[in-house]
Amino acid sequence: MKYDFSAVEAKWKKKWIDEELYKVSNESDKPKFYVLDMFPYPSGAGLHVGHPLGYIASDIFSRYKRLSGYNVLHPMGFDAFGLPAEEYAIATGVHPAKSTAVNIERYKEQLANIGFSYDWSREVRTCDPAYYKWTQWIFTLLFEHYYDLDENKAKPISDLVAKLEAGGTKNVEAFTSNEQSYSDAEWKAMESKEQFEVLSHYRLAYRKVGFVNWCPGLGTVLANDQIKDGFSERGGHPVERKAMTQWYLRTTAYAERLLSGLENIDWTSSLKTIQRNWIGKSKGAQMFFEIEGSNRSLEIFTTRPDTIFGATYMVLAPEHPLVEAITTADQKDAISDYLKYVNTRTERDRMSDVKEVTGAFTGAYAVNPFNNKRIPIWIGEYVLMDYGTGAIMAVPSDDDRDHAFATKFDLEIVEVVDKSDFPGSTKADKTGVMINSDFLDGLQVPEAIEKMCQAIEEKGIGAVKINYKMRDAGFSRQRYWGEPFPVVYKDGVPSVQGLSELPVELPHTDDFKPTADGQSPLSRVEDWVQTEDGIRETDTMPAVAGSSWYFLRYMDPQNQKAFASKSALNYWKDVDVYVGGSEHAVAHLLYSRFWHKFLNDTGYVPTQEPFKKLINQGMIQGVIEYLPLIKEGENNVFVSYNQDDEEQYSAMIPVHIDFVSSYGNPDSHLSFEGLKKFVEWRPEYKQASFVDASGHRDSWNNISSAGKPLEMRTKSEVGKMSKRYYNVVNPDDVVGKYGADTFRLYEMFLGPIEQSKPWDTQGIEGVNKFIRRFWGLFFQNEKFAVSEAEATEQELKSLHLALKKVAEDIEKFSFNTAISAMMICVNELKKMGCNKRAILEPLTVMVAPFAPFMSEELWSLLGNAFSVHTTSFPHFEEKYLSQDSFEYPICINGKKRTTKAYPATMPKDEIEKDALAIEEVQKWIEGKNVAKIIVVPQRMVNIVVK
RNA sequence: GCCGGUGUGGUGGAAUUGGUAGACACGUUGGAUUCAAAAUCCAAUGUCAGCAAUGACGUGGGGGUUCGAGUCCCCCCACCGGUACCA
Repeated sequence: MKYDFSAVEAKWKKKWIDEELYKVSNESDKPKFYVLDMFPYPSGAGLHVGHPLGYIASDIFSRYKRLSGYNVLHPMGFDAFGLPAEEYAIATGVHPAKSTAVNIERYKEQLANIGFSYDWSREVRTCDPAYYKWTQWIFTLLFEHYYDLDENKAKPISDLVAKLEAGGTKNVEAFTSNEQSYSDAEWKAMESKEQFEVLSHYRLAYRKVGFVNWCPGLGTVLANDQIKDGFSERGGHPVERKAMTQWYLRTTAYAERLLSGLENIDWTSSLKTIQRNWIGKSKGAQMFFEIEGSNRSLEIFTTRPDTIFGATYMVLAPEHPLVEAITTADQKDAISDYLKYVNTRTERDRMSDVKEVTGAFTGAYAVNPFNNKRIPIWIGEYVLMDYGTGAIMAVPSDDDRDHAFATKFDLEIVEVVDKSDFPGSTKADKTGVMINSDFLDGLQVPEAIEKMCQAIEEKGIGAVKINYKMRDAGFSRQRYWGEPFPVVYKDGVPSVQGLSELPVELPHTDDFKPTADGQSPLSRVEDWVQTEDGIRETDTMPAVAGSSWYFLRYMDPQNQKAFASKSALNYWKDVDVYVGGSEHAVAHLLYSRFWHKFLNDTGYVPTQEPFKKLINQGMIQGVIEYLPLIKEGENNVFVSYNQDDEEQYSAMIPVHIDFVSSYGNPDSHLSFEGLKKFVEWRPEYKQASFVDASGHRDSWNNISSAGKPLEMRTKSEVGKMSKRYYNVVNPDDVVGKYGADTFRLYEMFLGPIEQSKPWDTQGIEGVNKFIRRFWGLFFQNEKFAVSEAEATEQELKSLHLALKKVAEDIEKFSFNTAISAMMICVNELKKMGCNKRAILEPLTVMVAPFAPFMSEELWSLLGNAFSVHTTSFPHFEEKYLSQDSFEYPICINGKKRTTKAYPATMPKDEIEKDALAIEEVQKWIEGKNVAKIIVVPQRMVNIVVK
């Protein structure tokens, strides 16, 4: 009997829902296990075949864990706030709430078709007021806390106020951007507004003016990772720098803990490296240089204090506050010209030509504290205001950028490190021997750094300091479709709203266009903005807000009194396995860790890290097919693709992959039929001419009326699967053609889960055949026929070999090899003609995580109670695997020449003796000395001859 | 530039972590079944030489360690990803 997948899938899909098969309880005697997928943004394009890759892997894993006796939490939800829905709204007038809801329904339908075991009763949507109530609440919590350096954790701001009242800033060891100190009396004498300003320097959520990535095209501020080469990732609009007052989260307070926490979690080393680089810890010296003829001093940060005797000039960032004060009269014009130039430069310009060296001399001099030499002070774009102190001592002999600058402006270069003992080392390497450096001469660089740091501290001109690249996270967006801030301003002073006033619901409006001055569209909703207590904040939170804690809400999604109950949090604790793409390596994964550590500090979550183990699935890419176009004045001429002619093409027009024959292959082309579809799809090309592969040229009118067979070659490229390339493959289509189980198996069989690869269906027949063969084991002459006879040793060995391998491989997330083991087993059983229950029943459970529909059907045909997914994964037993003999490869000098079977228990020396006697071996060792014989039990025999 | 990763048949990919390279699939070729096709089944399939037995070569390239290297070490090349004036 043929496996009728559509009937079987429809039947069980319904039954699973009716019986709430995948519903998970927070109360269980079983140990907990939490398997999480990165929740998707529900885009209008729907799911393509790339999205489910990770979901299938985590689903197999969850099902396996369930069968292995765990209470498994495996939820799904939607990251539903964000820019695309808002842009869509601006373009079409459809409200984001509406389009988002429609998209989510579509996603859920597509997901259901693939047979995932999500507990949908726990679904979360970040745009749901019942959800973002708690996003807002956590924000208020951040606002009400500061970071205490004595206890190394977040503490209530009221504690800080008490300390200030008791002893002023002397009393306070806190992470802060506050540079002033106050006595308790001074503190008490301040106006409340002034006090508020002071506290802002401590709060973990605070407002400050900052340069932000402003995108006029989208009317919003963008995060660094939403920008590519100076243009917005969405829409490709230019991005510039703009000063705005915004909300920030003081993530820098947690820099060290975010760094050290990486050591205790099971993530890939590449991902940890990305986060480490992002945090960017560097150790160095912070030191002060006196400025000649001024009572102000210049503060710099350097990781190479040892090279101070080679510091022949200083550079300030153009925005540095000292620039105006120290510029001399003669240099005023030069400096103001340069500043004008800098102001015309957008972020994009700065990024695109980093090779170009620019700068100007202030006319001022600093003094080297160790030899009292005068050091000219310059300003230059290459020094950034927001890293370190915005000022450097430049050592052209030992830094490439300084060297380029010195060369261009003809500044002095003094060699201070002799690298002759370290050939091939670069300027950046901390190697060499100090020269021309007074008391450091003759020291190796690392020793010199050490000694100089001491000297700096002894002299009282600076201190050893740790610097981080990481900045506080900008937390405001000037757009509509996001969480409103629970903030009201009175006389310009913000205060947060209490839990009883939450959620602050996003008001309805149909006018979500950006405003000209950059304010959020919410500012137009006047009766919402005005409240009895003051004016509301009209910015909204960024998408990372809702995604920073969603995994906690799954634990207790309906709770109205807390984001999750204590008992739920203590039971589920953290995510055991998190599966998702590496595109979230920084933003989402870093902010989640930050929120989690904060919630741990404040006693709301029991763990330090949210995600114990992380699996990065690769991307399934698309194949993009292009047809070359040559413009002849107004006329369009399409030509058959030829790599050698590439330079002559005016444009490459993406062609819908459905029209292309053998797409993704070197011989991809449009046949006459394909070309017909192409022209019907893009009627503007009806007037075009076509030159086919043989060089024959004709107009479309002639070609179509003659119905001539022709071949237009297309260019295949691997790239994103995207609407814009007309190469999106919908999982529904694949599921419709082959069934969900085949689709699941196929995506897993494609290769290692973490690898990226283009989608192609070449191999899908193979796994489909496996499904049909598996099914076929249970049938004879079109009838379900399973024997109750006892299994043979051979059959048991085959089964248990597979059980062992499949269990091991699932634990390793190596699903392609698990499937191969299942295939081998089924092929063997088929050969043996095995249809015994004793074998097929455990086999059915084994494939259940991979092929949930077919296994459920077979399970019920076997006469078992619902459901196969609630039974136990069969244990393999070693006793069935034992071998009484092993086929040894016999090698001469490491090359296999023959093989021979020996009993597994045969001692080494007997094998040696016997192996030498083999005729085939004799042939090779004849006339030579046998120097050595190596026998590795159950592995191989190697005979060394000379 | 720096950091991370990858490189194995015509293709996707295996390889017990130093021990029979190419499992499992796809594709291709030949055969069986069929009126025919689909489906199914059987066989062959790394390259070169040879009718064959067989032999040589073979995991991006070059060197090394080892009885033995896809796996470890050194140098180089190519591709992919991240990041970038970070002092």
